Parts: sequence; structure tokens; C-alpha cells
Amino acid sequence: MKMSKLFVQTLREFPNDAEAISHKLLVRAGFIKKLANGIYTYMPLAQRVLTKISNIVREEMNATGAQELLMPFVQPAEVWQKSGRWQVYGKELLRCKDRHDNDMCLAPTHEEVITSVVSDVINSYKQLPLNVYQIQSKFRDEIRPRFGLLRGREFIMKDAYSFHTSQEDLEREYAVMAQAYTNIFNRCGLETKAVQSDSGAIGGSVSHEYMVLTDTAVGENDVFYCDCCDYSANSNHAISILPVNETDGGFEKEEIVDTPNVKTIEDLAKFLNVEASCILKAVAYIYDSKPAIAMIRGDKEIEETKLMNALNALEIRPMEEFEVEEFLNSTAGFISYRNVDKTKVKVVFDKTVQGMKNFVLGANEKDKHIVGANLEKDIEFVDISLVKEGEFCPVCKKPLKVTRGIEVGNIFQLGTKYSAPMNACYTDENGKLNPYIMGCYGIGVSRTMAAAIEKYHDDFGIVWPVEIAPYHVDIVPVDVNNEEQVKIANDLYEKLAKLGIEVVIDDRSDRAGVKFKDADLIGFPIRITVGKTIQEGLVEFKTRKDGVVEKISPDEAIEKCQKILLS
RNA sequence: CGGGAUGUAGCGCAGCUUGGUAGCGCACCUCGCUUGGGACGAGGGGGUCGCAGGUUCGAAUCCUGUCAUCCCGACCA
Repeated sequence: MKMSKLFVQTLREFPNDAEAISHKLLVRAGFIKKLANGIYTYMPLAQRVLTKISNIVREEMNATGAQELLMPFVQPAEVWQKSGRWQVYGKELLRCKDRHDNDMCLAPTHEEVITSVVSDVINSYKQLPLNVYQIQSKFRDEIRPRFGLLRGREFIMKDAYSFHTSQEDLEREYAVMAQAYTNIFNRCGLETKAVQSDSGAIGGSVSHEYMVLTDTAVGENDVFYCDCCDYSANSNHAISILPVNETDGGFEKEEIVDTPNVKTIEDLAKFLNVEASCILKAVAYIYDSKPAIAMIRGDKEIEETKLMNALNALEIRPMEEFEVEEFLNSTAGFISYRNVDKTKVKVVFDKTVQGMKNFVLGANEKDKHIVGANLEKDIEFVDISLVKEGEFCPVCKKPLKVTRGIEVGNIFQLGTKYSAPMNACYTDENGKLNPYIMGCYGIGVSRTMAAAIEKYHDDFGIVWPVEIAPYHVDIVPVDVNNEEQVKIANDLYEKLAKLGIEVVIDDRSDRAGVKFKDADLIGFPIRITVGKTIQEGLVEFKTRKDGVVEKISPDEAIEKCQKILLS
């Protein structure tokens, strides 16, 4: 490819509206162009990267026996009503109507369609198991798209769906997919960690997320992990062993005390001279338009995804102050679970509350708390607390660490979550109908591209891993008016191209500096400069990754390219 | 959903306070010169100033509304 013909525009400055480095570099190096918030055109350079990632995905998926297909992007409401998700999927599902006024939507995921298709085709246990996948655009109308391709509204995803006759067979396939995912990301040059996670809107029981761990902090997930064993989990799913804290307030009898203007746990602990862990904290929420109170030990915080699951809710938010008065007849800062009508207000107790004695509790009245309170019998405890760094690994009891992660893939064991409501069944050996046992497996292809940049860049631009670089080699003739330089450069270009190496020749009449800056910005793994030293029969060979420069003959340069690109 | 900021040429910005011919840098086109880390000179093309109302003889500028974008927050009592 001639640089002068490449459909790309690099910018001298970073765009003003980008925050994440991958977003800044993708725009500045001319890989993407924004059309609307969270919606981008993939320019030819980006498309080449996406194609390479997709091909790696295809090879590894095909190697497991999975088959590629392609499903509709615009879907009728009907299938979503069948699974029940038309009602429960929030505003992320972009809905619209066709000319006949039928409800339609843009696909955010494809469980419904694939379940429907498979149930038409697969009737017998003899045809199972089955794993099918596609690589395609998805649309999710995110509440806050940001970070360029890391959280766009339209994005490219590989989604696979497997169908089984037993949980054991699903687990076997799950392990196969886990290995395939590790292979895929390794081949993309990305080290990932498979962490336990909540299964979110997709549903199901067991799930893992593949995280690229990064220090650049645009990862939107907190990952807790243990150095001593392989335990790791998303914060929405992590559990821990707490350090031994005092949970006995030491008060001899239960009584109401004045706590004027003491609203926070910290102030209250100081005021009453007790540990925060001896205070029973009440946090009021609205879930699906109904009130709830989450009770948790004073030194711990609520993990809202866990709470959402405990409430079996679709969405939750903390109560406004006026709602505390309205629903709980109480005052923010002094809420007690004891005074609410439990037929109207759902009360959830966190596991950390278990074992608390003689604790401090809101008195449901402004400026008053109860001290020396104790729990009633028959209380059910659920884990709704957020793990903190330094708490201990649930497996090996060593301190947990936390880091940020970019989720590039996930795998779920769905079970019959979709097949049962959609009545998607096969006939077993005994002639009996059973719903398929399902799994699903996603990879964010466009996000993987962005994650690679987050991981591999420097002050000058992108540093692509060879496997997913848009091109391998950039040949720069320094002076395009110098016949010898141009001849050698063209010759190199032809020879490299003939060897199947993906090569760009920067034939633009710009000064060398311009070409070097663009080469670094775009991130070609190898740059071959043909300049003055050609009089001595030498070209300059430079690798983007380590910046090492060598002066070698054109033939040696060709050999070196082969060596680097094949290894 | 709440708060803050910003919308002026493909990109980055000035002009707005104090209303009066819409500017600068980069990019683009022509010519010259230059060619190892984003040169230089001369000339040139490109903008309904986000959109809609209003005030005014006159609005990028003042007022109202609206839309969009970015950032922060979304109550842990």
C-alpha cells in the first residue's frame, strides 16, 4: 500500500474530547472517526486490525468445533417478548417500529434469536452438543458511552452459544471455551486474567470475565485477586474473609441516646466511642420503584450489584432524602429497620451483620440512636457487601489486592434461562422433551483493539503487537526526488510484499520528520528507512517496540523482517 | 437523574466583557525553495458562529428556550 493512497488522516494534536489514551490515539492516528456519541466509523487501518483479531478468534473457535453463522441485527420484539426480556431489558435496548408499526429493536445480544433458530433445527439429543458463533455489530444504548471504543454504543462482538443435554457437558464446553479464550488473547499479544463475576443482564449462574489488567485506570472494573492462589473476582462478585474486628458494642442494656447532628458513621463512632464495626448501618434504596433497606456493618459498604441480585431487582438507586421521610417515615442518618412495615419495605441483612452484639442502631428519629441493640431471631443474611483491599482471600486467607481491569471477554453458564421460557427443547433418549442446557461466550472485538492500545503505547503513539498490527512494515524513502532511494525502497517493497509481508511505502513528498512521526503514531512494528546511507549500500532498520536501530543491507533487512514476523 | 464546562472551517483555538466587514495555527490547493524527527516564503479555497425564538437600525457577541458534547457526582445516613 502506498501511504499517499491510504485513506487515513493523522492529526497533529490530540482530540479535545477524548480522555482514554486508546481513544486519543485511535482518533489522532486516523483509525476511527466519530459519527455520534459512542458511534464510530472504523477507518481502513482499524478495519485491518479488527479483521486480524476476528481471524484469530475464528481460527481458535473453529478449532474447538464451533461453527460460524450470522444472525439479524434488527430483530422483532416477538422473540424478546417470548424470553421475557422485552419488559426487563432497560433503555439499553434501542427499540423502534417498522412501517407496519411493529415493535423492533437493534440487537444488544443474540440469546433470543439463536435459541429460536436452534429450537427449529435441533430436535434430538443425537444432534447435541452444538456450539455456534458470529462476529457482528451490537448496539447497546449505554447510559454514558465513553473512552472511545472501550465503551461505545455500537461495537463489534464475537458471541458464541452452546447447547447441551446436561450440566456436565456444558461444564466440559465451558472449560474448552476458557482455554480457547486464553489462546485468543495470548495470540493478540494480550495477557488476560479470568475472574469470577456477576452474570448481569445476560443471566445464568457461573461466569468468568477475561480482564486485561491495566494501570492506566480506564478499566471500569475493580478486580480483586490473590497473589498466593488463583482466586480473582470482579468487585461485583468478590468475597473475602474479614479481619477480626470488634463487633460487640459493649453496651449493657438497650436504650435510646441523643446523638445531635451526628449523621455519618464516622462521627457516630467518635461520638459514642465505639468501633464503626459496632454500628449497624442502614442504607435506603429504591428498587424497581419500591423501597428497601440494606443493613450492613458500619465499617463495610454496599455492593449494589449484589444487592440488586438479593432484591431480584432490575434497577436500584439510593433513596433521596425526601423519600426516606415518605417511605420510611424516618430521617436520613437515623433509619432503623425495626420501625418499617415489612410488608411494604424489603429489608436485607448483609452477612457481616451476623454476629453483631449490643450494637448501635438508628432510632428512627432525628438526632437519636439506639445503643446496646441486638438482632431478632430468624433473620436471613445475604452477601451484599463490597470487598476492600487488604481483606483476606476466601481460598487461602492471604490479603487480597485490587487492580483495574478492562473486560475483553466473558463466558457464562446459562442453563435453561432462555430455553425454558422460550420452550426450546430437544427430545431425549426416553422420548421426553427437555429444554437445552445453554452456555454463551462473548469477546469484545473492537474493545480488544482499544485494550491493546491501552496496554501498548508510548509518548509517540501506538505500539501494536505484531499479530494484530494493521501493517507489518513501513518503508520510508527519505527523499522521494532521489532516484536511488526510491528505486531501493520500491524494490524492498516488492520483495517484502511477494513474501506475504504486509507493507506500506511512504511515498509522500513530505519531509522525513513527518513520515517518522506518522510511522510512530500509527505504530508499524518495523520501519525501514532508505536514506543517504544507501550510498554505502545500507538501510536503517528500526523496531517500534524497543526502538533499536540497525544499519544493514536491504537483503539483510528482508531476512530480518521474515525472522521477526515469523517468530 | 443532579452539578459544572463547552459548542466559531476537517483538527486545535481566539473573538463575546463593551453588538457594527468572522479571525489565527495545523490540514487542504498553486508556485518557489527544502528533504533524517511534524521546515520556510508567496498566493488561494473552505465557516447558515449547534439550533430556534426574542431584544436591536444591526447579534458569533445581549436575553430565553432547546439540542449536542465532555467532565464530575448520583446521596453508603
